[in-house]
Amino acid sequence: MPTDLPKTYDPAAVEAQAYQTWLDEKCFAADAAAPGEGYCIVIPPPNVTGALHLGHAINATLQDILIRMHRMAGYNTVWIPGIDHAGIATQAVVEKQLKEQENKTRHDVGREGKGGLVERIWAWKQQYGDRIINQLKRLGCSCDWDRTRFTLDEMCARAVRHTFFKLFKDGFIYRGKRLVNWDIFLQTSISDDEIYKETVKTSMWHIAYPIENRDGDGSASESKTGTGTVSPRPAQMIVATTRPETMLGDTAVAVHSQDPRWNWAIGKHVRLPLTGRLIPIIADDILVDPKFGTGVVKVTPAHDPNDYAVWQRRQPKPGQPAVSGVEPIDLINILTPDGKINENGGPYAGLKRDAARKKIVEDLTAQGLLVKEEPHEAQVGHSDRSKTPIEPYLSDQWFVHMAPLAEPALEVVRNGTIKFYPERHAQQYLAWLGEKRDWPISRQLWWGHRIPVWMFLWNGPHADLPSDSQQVRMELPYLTNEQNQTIAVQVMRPGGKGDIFIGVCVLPGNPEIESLIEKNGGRQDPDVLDTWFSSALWPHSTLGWPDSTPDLDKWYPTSVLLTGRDIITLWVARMVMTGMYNMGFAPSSGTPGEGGGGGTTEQCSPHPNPPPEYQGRGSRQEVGRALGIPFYDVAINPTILDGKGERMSKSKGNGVDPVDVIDTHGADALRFTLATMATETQDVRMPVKKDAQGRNTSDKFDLGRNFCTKLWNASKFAISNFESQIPVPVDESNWSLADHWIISRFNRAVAESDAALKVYRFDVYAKACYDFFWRDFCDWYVEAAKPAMKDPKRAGQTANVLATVLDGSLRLMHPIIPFITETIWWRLNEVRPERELPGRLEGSGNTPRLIKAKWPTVGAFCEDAEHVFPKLQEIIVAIRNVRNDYKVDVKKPVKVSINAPGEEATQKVLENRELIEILATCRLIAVAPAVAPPADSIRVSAAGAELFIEGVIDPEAEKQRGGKRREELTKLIATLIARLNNAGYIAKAPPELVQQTKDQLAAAEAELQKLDQ
RNA sequence: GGGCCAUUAGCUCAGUUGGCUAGAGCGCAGGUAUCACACACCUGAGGUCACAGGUUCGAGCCCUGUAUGGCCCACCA
Repeated sequence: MPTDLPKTYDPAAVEAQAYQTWLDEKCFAADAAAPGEGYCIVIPPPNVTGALHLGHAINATLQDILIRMHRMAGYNTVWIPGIDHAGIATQAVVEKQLKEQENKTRHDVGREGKGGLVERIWAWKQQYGDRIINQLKRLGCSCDWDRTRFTLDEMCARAVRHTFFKLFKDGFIYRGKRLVNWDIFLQTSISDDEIYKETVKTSMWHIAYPIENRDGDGSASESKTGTGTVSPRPAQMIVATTRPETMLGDTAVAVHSQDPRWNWAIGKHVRLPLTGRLIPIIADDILVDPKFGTGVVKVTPAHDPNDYAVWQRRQPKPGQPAVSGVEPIDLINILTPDGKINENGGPYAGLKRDAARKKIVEDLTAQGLLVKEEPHEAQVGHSDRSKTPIEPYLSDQWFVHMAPLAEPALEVVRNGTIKFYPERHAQQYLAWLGEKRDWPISRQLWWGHRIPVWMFLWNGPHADLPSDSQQVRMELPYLTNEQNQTIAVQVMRPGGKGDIFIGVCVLPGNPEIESLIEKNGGRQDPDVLDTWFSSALWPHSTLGWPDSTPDLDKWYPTSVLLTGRDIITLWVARMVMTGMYNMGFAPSSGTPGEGGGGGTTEQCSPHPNPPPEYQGRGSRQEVGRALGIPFYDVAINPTILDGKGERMSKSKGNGVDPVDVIDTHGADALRFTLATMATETQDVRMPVKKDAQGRNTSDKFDLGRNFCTKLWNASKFAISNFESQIPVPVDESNWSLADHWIISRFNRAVAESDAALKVYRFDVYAKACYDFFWRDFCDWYVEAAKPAMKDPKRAGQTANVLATVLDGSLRLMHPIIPFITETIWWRLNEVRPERELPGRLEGSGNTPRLIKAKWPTVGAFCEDAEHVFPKLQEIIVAIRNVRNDYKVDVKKPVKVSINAPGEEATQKVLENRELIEILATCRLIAVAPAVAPPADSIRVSAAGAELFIEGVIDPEAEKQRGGKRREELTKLIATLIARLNNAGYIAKAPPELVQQTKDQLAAAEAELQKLDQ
């Protein structure tokens, strides 16, 4: 393999070669048995819906930085990649494609089998899954690809079924009728998080509901106001609605109990127009705001979340008689799953909801019951998947009971066992989880983990209903005792009324039991699980759970989770819950579900006996391990927005494919730039432009590209110096000031990077690399080294320092720009294998691959060099400054005399005379503690010294220059005097600060005085 | 309505427990084909730190309020 560096940096060539080498040599492969403390990250699995964009790229880049850094630092490191099957999202795109390309629905092609929808989605998965993996590879991700998981693969499926079984057996899963968000296009329920609001122009219809028996035997005979005047009782109640068709499902009208206009009517009835049903007038002080509108609200429990809550409030508590005044109300579903009015809608049955609305408004108008219609803008929830309006819909769904699972997950964040970076994001986690709302986990989809429960309709009399699981088992006499150990059973009464089912959950790996059950009339639930159910298990399922594997033992809990803030609740919180549930925490007092218990005693968890209290003694690691948390740290990466501040998305067309950026700028440039943007501020603005080839990219990445080019050129230069050079033993006593300085600066950069990475400040790390390498190393050290390398007496030591600092820089920067550093490393190894400065810059050496080299340690600082060198920089800049101001020809040296403050300073200047002369293009004529100003010279101050520069006379420029400086000094002196005149400052500020101010004042006054001479 | 965040140079952003004349990149102005690099080098201009109060010897930073923008949650029938 040729290692010499071509003149121009070509990212594409460099990247392809380096990545192939890492793959060929299995540099990413991890082994749990290898030595070193475990360090593990599981990737947030991208949705297989489509291709990755820059949001994924920043997330992956930051993970790779951590992975590579820890791998170099000697940890036994693994990064587990994978992809999410993304249930509803993926099914939706494939169904859409099916519709567009073949004009078919999923019902036309069927679920399973050849040409079925599931097969088609797998084909999609193959295509996009591969594309995603390739994108990650182009980014340079050092994932252990042999461990790539898919949330729907066998390994994940097994974990899903075990978890479901465990939850089912523990009574944490139940089936119930719930009002869900129904997507009538996809015919599935979707979660709240998959809904977006859209403003829709519609109307507010005011409808009259005639009151029955208005003056009849109600409890209140008259409606009285505070003044005792009698209001006439109206004959009808006016309700306002944006959805008149739902009145077909009204089962009450509600008023406020303290509303004098209406409280007399409580207990009476209204005659529902069109259908003629009699429905009660009820009091509900939660639903009704008496100050709003007419004070009357129609109640449609089956089609409105608030109304459903009313229905729930009026349900009798089990075992308790109904309370007077809060009698239960009816629940009438008026919709079919595809959004048409059902048989409960009488004459409107069969109409689509919009048609029904139109017809109902017409009929109401005809009957004179439509009081008014006014324009209205409503926020209507739409399905993020099908982009159609969602319908609140009553259906049978599976739920996870959250309270017992959420509590421990809250506690580990409260007590700091799990830490968020930045910390404030923990609040969102705590707030959401604190609500402990039950988690609806069933989806009426075909793409996903099928719910592993087989259902039997209970045909016997209710009185004979088995009261415990033992008796339920009697209903399955065909199962042996042994087989009985692999099932769990529940009696289910969804909605409290109607049919009763017996549900049997079977542990995975028992197909013979499944078929036995099916032969005996059991039917597997057709629904699949919410996609987050499988992602929730990601950290332990990918490591082999439910088996007790070496991987789990080595790498669980994982070290850190890096993700975007939008899924803190959906994903992070659920991983913590299921992780603790499966890996450590045993809920002691969960609320058992109906018919819970029984089943198997199989132990899923390799940590069977966690301490009962979370505030365990011991290290965070010990506690975390015992509790089974999935990770210790959660680092939130910023969201990437486009130039207008809008979120990137495919549908908006403002998304950027990282591969496009890699093609225009290079992967290292992309990574470096993204890292600099990973600040603690929430969002990153990324102006997007389209280049000539139609690629979406951004000038922002010039930053990273320029840096890489700089690194390439500087390395090429340094290495070219070693090609014909014979190394000499390191001899620190012959180092120059610049040598000491650059090594010390390097060590500072390492220390800064370590500290930054520990708290996930990738921007600080990137900046430390940038400032050190470009500003210190290239701008100053390399320039200082040039003359030294030409001097045979000094070349040897200079080469030692130059080579070793380059070596250290490559190691320091490898995690952020891996391709280019690796490539340069190979050449450096070849040309200059010996690189080590004992005590100053260690751990160097010619490890064949940089990816496996040692992460730099912080060597000794040189305070003296770090103090003196900047003063020389100041002097050089001051001279350059004058040269520029006076427009001196760039090649023409100027004569400079330096009046240095004291013998030591004089000495330092003389020692570094060459540095000053070359970098400032000048000749030092005289350097002493009291140099007389040469005639016709310009006087400037720098680093406490006075410089006299000859041969640049330009009276006009000089006048301007002096005037400007005088102004600055006068202003500064005024500030300093004011500060020193402040008695409080003298009394209370630290003495060294006061002294500093005095020194500063003296210096400024002295300079001003000389300027005036 | 509740909560979180932001507001610093023309633009995009840093600024750590309050303490030197508030920084970077891009852009801008002037200069430079110098043998690593014009994707570069040298120099410079540019800021009332959103606004109003307060605490303090001292505030970009802490407190209170206001304005503007963004996000999350709950949402009026």
